[in-house]
Amino acid sequence: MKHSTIIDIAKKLRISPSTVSRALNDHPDIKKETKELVRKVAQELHYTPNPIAISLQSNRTTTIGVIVPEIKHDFFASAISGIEEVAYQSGYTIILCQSNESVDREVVNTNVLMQHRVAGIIASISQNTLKWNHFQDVIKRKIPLVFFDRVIEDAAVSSVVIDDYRSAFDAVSYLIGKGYKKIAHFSGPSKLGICIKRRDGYIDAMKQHHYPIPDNFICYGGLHEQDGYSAMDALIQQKTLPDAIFAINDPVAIGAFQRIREAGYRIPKDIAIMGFSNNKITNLMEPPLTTVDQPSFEMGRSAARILVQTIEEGLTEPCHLVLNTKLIIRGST
Amino acid sequence: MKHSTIIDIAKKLRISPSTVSRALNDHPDIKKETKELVRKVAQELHYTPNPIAISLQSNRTTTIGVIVPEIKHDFFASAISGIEEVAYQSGYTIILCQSNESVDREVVNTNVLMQHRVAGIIASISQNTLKWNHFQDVIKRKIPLVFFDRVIEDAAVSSVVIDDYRSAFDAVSYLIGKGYKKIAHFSGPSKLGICIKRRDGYIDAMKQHHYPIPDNFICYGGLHEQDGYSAMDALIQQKTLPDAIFAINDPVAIGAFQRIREAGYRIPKDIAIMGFSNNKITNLMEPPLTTVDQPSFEMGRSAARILVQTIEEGLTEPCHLVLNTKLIIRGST
DNA sequence: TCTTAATATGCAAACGTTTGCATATGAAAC
DNA sequence: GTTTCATATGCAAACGTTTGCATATTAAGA
Repeated sequence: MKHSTIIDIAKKLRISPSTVSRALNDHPDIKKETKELVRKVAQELHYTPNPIAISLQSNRTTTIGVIVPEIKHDFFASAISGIEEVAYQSGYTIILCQSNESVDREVVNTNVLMQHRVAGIIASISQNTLKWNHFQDVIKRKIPLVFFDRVIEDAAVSSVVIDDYRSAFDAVSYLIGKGYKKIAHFSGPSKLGICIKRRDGYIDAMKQHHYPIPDNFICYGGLHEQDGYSAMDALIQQKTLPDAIFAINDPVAIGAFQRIREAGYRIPKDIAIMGFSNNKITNLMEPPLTTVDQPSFEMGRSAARILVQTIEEGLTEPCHLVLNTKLIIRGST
Repeated sequence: MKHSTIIDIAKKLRISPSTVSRALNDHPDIKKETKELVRKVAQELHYTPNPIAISLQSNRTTTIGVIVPEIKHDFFASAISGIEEVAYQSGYTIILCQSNESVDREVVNTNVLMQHRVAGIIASISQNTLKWNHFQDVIKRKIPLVFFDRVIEDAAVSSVVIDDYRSAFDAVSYLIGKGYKKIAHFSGPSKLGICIKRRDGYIDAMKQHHYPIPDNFICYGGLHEQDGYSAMDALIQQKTLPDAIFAINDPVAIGAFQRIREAGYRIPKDIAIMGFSNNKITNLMEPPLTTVDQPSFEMGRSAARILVQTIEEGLTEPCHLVLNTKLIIRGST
């Protein structure tokens, strides 16, 4: 069962491949009857165009490259799902890569995608991405690029993000409004843009109310459960207990949550805790976790939409989209 | 910044493209010095081979197609991650599709993947896949295929699964050993293989102990939280309370869990509950959910390994891999 | 010195499309 | 009966590789 080609159709009809090609593409030069004939035979032979040949000839593909730090992460899984959704509807196909939070791998990924002549790339950078020559190569090659969530600020590239600063500011303000005063912040990698912004939001909210922030109340670390766990552990060791914790994301909040539990403190009575992202899981904890809802699926869809538009209509100006977050108040605060 | 080609190198060195091609592929006919020269210039020009041209010429790609029902689902996200891992290491690229549990979309997906001349396909079927002509097309085309988790039993195709029957049997036996007698089972779609097997494991474990299974103790439904919720709701309405529930998977267990809570029953005292898959979330519930650990990441890796092997070494016999599950006993039972 | 063989390279076709240009056909205009 | 134009089709090159075969060069054998 070989794939049949335009040439097979041509032979069968004793016409030339170019006529077949034009007929299938509904070229005005071709007579109606010929078109119908060609279409009929194409059906009979189960002809489907070979996208590879088309790509070679046209030097473009209908493939979108996607790079995320970690596929398993709830947020990214959901965003990818959104990307796939739009890609599917628009006739694109997605090639998925994960950087595993490694810049080196991210570099390989961008190269692979460029080699594959993807029509565009959607990316969320690794937490270790400080240099970004690899993305500059992408830009130089004029391959449409859209960042989402974790973006490179200095690059003139379309992006889909949330307002990390404001979301954090609002979240912390809510805590303050609830009466908490000694609020600690478990941040992530100190160089990662979203972490910097959320931290600044936290700081400014505290400052606005003239609440002091002791040195050890801002803890930098990773983005996983274990990081929250050990940050909390350190605070407990130091015996400087906050009355609330604002964590960079849900996993970190969950790690802290567990350590708090282990130490026998009550949530939220002794220590309140707040996450970020609204991972599915947070609603099922006991008490359920207060968090900030981040529209992951929608971010994926928007990023894909912007990319497709850039590819097809050649948008020249980068487009920046900021989606709304929503404070989800639950039992943990 | 155009990509440079083999011809650019040829021109620069005033030799023929074929020589360049052979030099880069380390063909024995080519003199050592020539090879070195070619490699040097290739470096200078940042040459990378165009995979599209290679594909067209060789009629094969280094792309693996992946079809899953839902990317967001914890289990699949993790499996995809495993697939990506192996693919990356083996120099393959993955095209990701989701069927959204729709057969029609699954058909489109397989067609798209075949058109793209993928080197092989890894799939987990949708819950509505009863006919499978689309996969037969794949087989006819001699495109290597590996199913994982949700497989088509009758197809002579490699697969990576767990022993659903035994896992369920053991799980229910454990419940029985704990003293539970009126155990209900929340199953999934009644035609889905994994559901049938888990159900049969449940039935046989009950039978072994001569425990009756009232009609309404096996509830068929979907695979999501809401399905568990409504199944539990129905039982509560009927006032025929089981003393334990064995759910087809974690989300269903979680749904039931919530309904139980809402009804004011205590877990596990009034009703015990057990899930399946060991989603990350289950460990954080209160009480944490007893479940069956399913090695999702490893299943992805194994599936990818088998596929790559089939592609590269042309395995002819389908290979069936059954990975071990592990009962994770926690507070909910 | 001439043949033979080994070594290194080039030529050209092939993969499946698209597309600019040439051309064949027929009809309308003069 | 030419010329002119529109219509419909075909030819061939191009996209970037790979590869069978031909060929040029050199070395070895007689």
